[in-house]
Amino acid sequence: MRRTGDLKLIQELNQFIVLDAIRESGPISRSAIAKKHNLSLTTVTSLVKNLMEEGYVTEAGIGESSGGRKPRLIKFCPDSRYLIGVSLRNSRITIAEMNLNAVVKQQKIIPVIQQEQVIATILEQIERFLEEIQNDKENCIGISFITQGIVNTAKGMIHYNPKLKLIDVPLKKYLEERFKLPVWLDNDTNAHILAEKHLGIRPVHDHAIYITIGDGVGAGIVVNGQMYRGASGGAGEFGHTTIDRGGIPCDCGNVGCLENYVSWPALYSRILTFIKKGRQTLIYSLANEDIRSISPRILVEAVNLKDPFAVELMNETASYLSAGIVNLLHLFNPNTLILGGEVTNHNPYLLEKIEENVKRQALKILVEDLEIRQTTFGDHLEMTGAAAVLLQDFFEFSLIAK
Amino acid sequence: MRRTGDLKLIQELNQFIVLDAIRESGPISRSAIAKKHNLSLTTVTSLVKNLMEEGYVTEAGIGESSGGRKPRLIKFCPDSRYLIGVSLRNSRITIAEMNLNAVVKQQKIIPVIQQEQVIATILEQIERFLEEIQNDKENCIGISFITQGIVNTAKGMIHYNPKLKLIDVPLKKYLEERFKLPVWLDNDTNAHILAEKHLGIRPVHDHAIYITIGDGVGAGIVVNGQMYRGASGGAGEFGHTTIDRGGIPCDCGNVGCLENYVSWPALYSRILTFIKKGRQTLIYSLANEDIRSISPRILVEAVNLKDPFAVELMNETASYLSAGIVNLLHLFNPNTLILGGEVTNHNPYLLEKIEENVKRQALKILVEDLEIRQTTFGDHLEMTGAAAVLLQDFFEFSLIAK
DNA sequence: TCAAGTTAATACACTCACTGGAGAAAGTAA
DNA sequence: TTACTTTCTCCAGTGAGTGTATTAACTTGA
Repeated sequence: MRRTGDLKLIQELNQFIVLDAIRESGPISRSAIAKKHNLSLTTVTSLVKNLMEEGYVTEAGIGESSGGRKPRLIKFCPDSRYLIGVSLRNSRITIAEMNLNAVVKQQKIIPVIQQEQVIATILEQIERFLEEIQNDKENCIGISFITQGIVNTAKGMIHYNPKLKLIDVPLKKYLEERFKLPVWLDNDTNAHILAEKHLGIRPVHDHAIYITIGDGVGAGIVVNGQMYRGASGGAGEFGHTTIDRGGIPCDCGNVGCLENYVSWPALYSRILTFIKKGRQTLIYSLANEDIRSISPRILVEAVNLKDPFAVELMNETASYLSAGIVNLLHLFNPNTLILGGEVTNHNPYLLEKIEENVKRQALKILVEDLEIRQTTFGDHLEMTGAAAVLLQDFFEFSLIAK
Repeated sequence: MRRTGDLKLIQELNQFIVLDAIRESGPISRSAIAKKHNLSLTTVTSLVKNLMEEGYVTEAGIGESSGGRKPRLIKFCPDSRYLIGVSLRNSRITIAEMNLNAVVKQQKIIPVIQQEQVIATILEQIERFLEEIQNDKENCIGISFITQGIVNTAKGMIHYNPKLKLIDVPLKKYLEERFKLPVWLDNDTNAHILAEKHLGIRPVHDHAIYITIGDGVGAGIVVNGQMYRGASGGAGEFGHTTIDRGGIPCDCGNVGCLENYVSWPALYSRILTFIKKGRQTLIYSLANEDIRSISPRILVEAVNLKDPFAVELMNETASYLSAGIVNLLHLFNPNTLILGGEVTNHNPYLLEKIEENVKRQALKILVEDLEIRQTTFGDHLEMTGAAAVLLQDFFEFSLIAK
């Protein structure tokens, strides 16, 4: 349902604009905000007063004079509230307390032992975590839950998660009822691109695609500046796009799916075949001749050491992946393409090859202004993603009534 | 630049809501609008008065009583203003005067003879058309221009049109300067999906894709309820997505592009090869044994008459096209897929085959609620599209300052 | 050193769009 | 005919933003 216009709406809209200005450009003076956004100084003063009373912003000393009275600067207070991020990935639950800048304050990682009771375990662990952090629940703006698989954000349901055998679980409802807090629920790839967009070091444009290559292959999509999830939360199933009509049949029912060529399990199986033939590769020695120890990290290390087999594997991977990426570009015409996941991290050779292929194969106008790069996040990627999902919604004005 | 909140903004927003209610649900009473949208009756009365003064709505008699005073109904006046639609397609310019419901009042089709002077011809022909229709320019809300190729809507430029050799033409500027009217510029496929969304007989959901198969293969995309054009207007280049890594090289630099398998030129060339081998097909006889007369319409006719070769050709086309469509579904997860263009029109067999293939190959959750259908528009599709581009923007409230 | 000019922030009267209540107008139902 | 509904308008009241006057604080240059 759409909101109608009234005085509350004006104030709310302007308050969002002022808070945004302080978050993005703070410390900043009242008069600078007024000039930048065409608001009267009076209005800005009054809104800043409100924001101060709620604790979101505070005075931050005196600025430099530009020929008159020195400005009193206002800054954002990221620690005035906190939020809880939860990530469910494979068989591991991560719970963290973060501030309004997505900085992790406390974190806890719990392995899931009994798969049948995942949901019960999650609820119990969050409960315990909330008790442990001993922070006033009044100051908690909500819980953000991210997980693999297909998630229906609108309905607040985990639609389909094959690994944990979750089908149509109304998790948002469960969490809201138990903890009496607002809850956000989203897919992890989506969360990652939101993190890049809102919290990344380098700015992300209005049309960005984030590709992860790990156990599976997925894509997070930002279009028109918004997250795009599709009709039932299944958008970005990049791993199941066909690049070869005559290719390998896939479990999903389709043929020649990208995932069967470039995901880690696919690469691993090819490495094994090679080793079993008795042929030489650094990958084997880096893993101490134990095939179970071969990991994406070792593969990447071998590539960086220019092991011929590893390099050849990357060439092929780049070739397959580029075909998929070119399709993406032709359909979405993004201006930023971000590569993440274990296979691509710290792997400049792969990135370079992909860029080379893509720029040759795609329509020129679509790659002219395209930037291809790796993710800027390190360790806390998961939690940063969870925070981004919540924060981008929390700090954005919307005409849709909630 | 984002708009700030003030009293004008509330009124404008509410006025849009009221006008929308009258357009969508009219004739309707003031009190029904108030109840439906949670506005006070006083506000509705006042806004309706404004709208009446501007001529957009008018009283439309007395409605049925529901136990009290009979309501005075308000209806939308589509003829209170007019707009000019222009379509540039292959070597033909179509210009039309339409009302606010996209009903064509007057139309003119002009062949373009000298390709070098396309732009000059367009400007001249619009000038002449405006004189001929003898309608007060005051009542013209703008000109909507649609064309093939890649169009940058934000910059108002035809970015790339290979057939007419247009590169980076600032057409919007040209038109605005010459006619002193607001101008909209968009790609024709985009226009078609907007027509389906806003003016179609059956409703289109918030995530829809429109595929046209004709001389080329293109896709118009609506996501989150908005038109999606991409970073530089090149989104939806569906024809240049790879479905076969080992396939036919394409002019675009890529390999195995869909367009080389299912576009009309591709089909035509296969029909010619077949006929030249001296083999029998209804297509040849329906074209009076003149290969130059073979058209998409004749092919479709042969399919409907169950000509074995034509049917086999459709089976193959469906197979290629389905692979491309499955990719689209996996990336966009739409809830409506609309097929248009000369090859698919009046061709239920092709539609059925595609639906069959797609439902088998795509992830189940992505096709569960998917509706695949043909376009609902007939003759005036081009002009309706042009009108849709303008009208959807004209009647939509936006927080972005213009 | 001090007056003139600038910039920053606040105080207050004013404007304007929405709201709610009073009341008129025009029906229905018993 | 009376009681009750529903539709619509009029009018005073509310509140958020605006412009102007005012105060505060600083820079510049004579």
